[in-house]
Amino acid sequence: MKRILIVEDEVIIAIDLQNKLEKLGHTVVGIVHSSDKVTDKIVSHNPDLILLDINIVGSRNGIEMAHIINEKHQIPFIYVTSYTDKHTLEEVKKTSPIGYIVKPFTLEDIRVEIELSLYRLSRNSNNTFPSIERINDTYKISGREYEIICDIKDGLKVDQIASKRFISENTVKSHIKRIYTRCGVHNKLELVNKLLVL
Amino acid sequence: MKRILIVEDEVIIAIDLQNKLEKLGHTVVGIVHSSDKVTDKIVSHNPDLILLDINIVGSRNGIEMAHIINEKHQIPFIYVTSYTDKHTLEEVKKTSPIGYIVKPFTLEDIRVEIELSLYRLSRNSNNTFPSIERINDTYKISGREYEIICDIKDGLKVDQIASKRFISENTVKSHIKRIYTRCGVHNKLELVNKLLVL
DNA sequence: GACAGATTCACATTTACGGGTGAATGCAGG
DNA sequence: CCTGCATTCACCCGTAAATGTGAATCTGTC
Repeated sequence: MKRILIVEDEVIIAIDLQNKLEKLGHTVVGIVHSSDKVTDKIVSHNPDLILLDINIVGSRNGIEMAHIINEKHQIPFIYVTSYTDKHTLEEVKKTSPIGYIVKPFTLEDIRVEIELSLYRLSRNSNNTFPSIERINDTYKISGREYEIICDIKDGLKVDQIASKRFISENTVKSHIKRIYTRCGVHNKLELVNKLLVL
Repeated sequence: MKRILIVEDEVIIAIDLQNKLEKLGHTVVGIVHSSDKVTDKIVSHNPDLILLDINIVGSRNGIEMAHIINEKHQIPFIYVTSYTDKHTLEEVKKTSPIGYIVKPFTLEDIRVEIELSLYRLSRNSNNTFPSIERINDTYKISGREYEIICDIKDGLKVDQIASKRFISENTVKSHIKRIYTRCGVHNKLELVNKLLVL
């Protein structure tokens, strides 16, 4: 599960959050009550995720903290906050939070928002070519075929794949043919394109 | 604002949703009570967004409907549903919803989830391949050349690009050769790979 | 042990691509 | 007006890729 830092100045809510997170199997690595101590805690405890209230005491509000987190630490965060006016919501968008939980929240709210937000993050982080499992949700691909697919994605030519994998060029061609048939494509680029959006 | 289709079989919740959505300035283009009528409504009313309950009556549940929406219509959807067990949540992930609202929900829950989800969508969908401006930070690329690059990225072959752009295949080849020289690559896959990380 | 699927390899044909060379047109800016 | 650049087109060549057909191992499962 995840190591989570809570940034929340209302003690009751912070404790409630902590209880719920621990019930879900996460570890709360710290609770910060003021924006001034967020950076220290991030550096010393290196959390995987930050739950961030917008209206916190200290020299900066949550949105300003969010900008700092993005610039200096690149740790994903989810806002946990109450009513947000139109203007604030626009500011919120600019900070690219991975999620947003509206107070009051239930255990279920927390659970779903954290799971889905982190999942979205893992999918959207660029350059991630789908795993063999994800490809297998759509197409039936064997382990060896997946290796060949990765080589193709990396721009290797047939002869290069053959010598890298210590097999004949003809074998590589056979694999590629089967892969094309299964995925319904006719060349390398089509293949990579089709798999990239999985 | 948005044209929204509600897929929900509990009438009270559907009406409540409709009220809240309209209060937020959206248009509810239809309420569907059974999964069997979803496709029809999508085709006839062409919504911008679908709010989808997982436990709907009809021959398919919400998750199966989600897969169909992804395959046939590509309309973004947000689940609006109650407690979800671990297994269902995994299935939910595979359908790539843009958002998820846990019942019971408030006006604020709806407002924030719709706004942020649609914002995330607009961020993540378009910005995968670099713009011409971005490429020009590194390589010198003309407008026509960028068009060709996009066609190549989409997996089009030389003859397909030629007929799409109403120019000779030889001309396309000329463009491609110049592009390769400028970007220092030797085939389409290398090109796309090199530009993708810009 | 039969069977399905994965992996391996060969050979042949056709198509597409990458690279080289050359050239005409048209447009904008000094 | 001249120059640079973008855009257009042609032809040729060699290689790589895509497609077709066929087949031999080796695995794990029923």
